[in-house]
Amino acid sequence: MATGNSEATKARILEAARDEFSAHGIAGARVDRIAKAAGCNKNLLYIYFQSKETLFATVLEQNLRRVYDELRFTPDDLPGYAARVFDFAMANPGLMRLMAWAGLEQEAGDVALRNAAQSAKVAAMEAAAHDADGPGARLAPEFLLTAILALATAWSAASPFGPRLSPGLAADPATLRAQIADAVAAIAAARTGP
Amino acid sequence: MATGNSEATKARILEAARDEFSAHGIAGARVDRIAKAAGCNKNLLYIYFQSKETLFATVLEQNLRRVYDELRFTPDDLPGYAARVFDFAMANPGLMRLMAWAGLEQEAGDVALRNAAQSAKVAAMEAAAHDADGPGARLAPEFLLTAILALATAWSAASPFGPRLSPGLAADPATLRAQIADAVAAIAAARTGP
DNA sequence: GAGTCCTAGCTAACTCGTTAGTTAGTCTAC
DNA sequence: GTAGACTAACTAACGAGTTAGCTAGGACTC
Repeated sequence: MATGNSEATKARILEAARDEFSAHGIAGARVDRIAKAAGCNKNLLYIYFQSKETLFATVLEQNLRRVYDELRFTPDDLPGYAARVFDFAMANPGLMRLMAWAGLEQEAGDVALRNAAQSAKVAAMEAAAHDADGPGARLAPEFLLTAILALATAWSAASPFGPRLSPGLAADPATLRAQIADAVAAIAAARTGP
Repeated sequence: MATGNSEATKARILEAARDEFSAHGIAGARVDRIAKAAGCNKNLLYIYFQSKETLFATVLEQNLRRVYDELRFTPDDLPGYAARVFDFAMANPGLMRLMAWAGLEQEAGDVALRNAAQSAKVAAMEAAAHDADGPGARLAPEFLLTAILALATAWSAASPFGPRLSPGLAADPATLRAQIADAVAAIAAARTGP
């Protein structure tokens, strides 16, 4: 056999690292705690991953990939997309925190991957919205996309607004999702200009 | 004279601490760096503020107070309010990061202050929106308020979306502010239900 | 089929720079 | 000569990263 059970150990480390980084960020995370939670020796972290930093980068990339895999973008159903993003964000609070930490603690990160995904979505939205334009243009796709993401994640664990300010709303995800979808529909139909 | 120039030193420490915490968070901040930036001895930090944690809490409270002081809430002009929040967020990237760090690193923080502000705004919105309701109710004020904040700050330095994904938009604040105002107007006018 | 070597997977214990927090004392003005 | 503002130097612990070595089992030799 090629690998023995080292792959299982790696997986356990990545899982423990995800939890630790999600809870404490890069600077606050403790390598010893990760090793203990993974039930293995600290040195293995340095054998399998080179440093705390690269371990974080690995965890982040692995989890970002999950986002892109699980969230299909539907340019012709933006409210539905927002609802799915909302569900995903509520179902994965740890992942949302991880992304927030990365945004604060890392300079740039893997801009390439994210920019490609962004451009693809913008292009798809432009293609889907070539129907008639009345007086005043629609809001720009690039703007609309960010607005959708901001709205859909405003009640996630990583947001300073939603869950902290109105815990009552966050406790009722179904109506919250409906309200987000309604709001996105309103923005998508909105026209700018006089 | 009562105080000598210790007040000036305290102010320099708070300023240096704001910058350090804003850049690195609580766990990543270094007390020695703060002292050096403030041009004073490290021990003074512990004399004037008790610990790193309470220094952070002091910095946060002082700056949150600025937010509440400088941002007048206008329930009858929500797009205008959103535009002002946007301007404030763009003008104070360090403060936005500070709030983001606080949300991630602290358990609860000063819930009382924020909850009071939130309730006051919700009540003001309800009072301002007692005109006729057509078929389908308006979106709940509590929801609308969080949505506005999420939209208005989506391009701030602390957001994982706006500035990182579409730096082009962030470079043109005037149209961005207009788009945010339009979007908020659309949501505020939106009705929910069938 | 016993002895020896080798490798993958793993661990205990260590190093050493860093860091929050402290102590003891200096200096200046009144 | 005392009190307020401040400093240099210290301490104790922590924490990332390292070293040296253990153990099980396969394989190869005779």
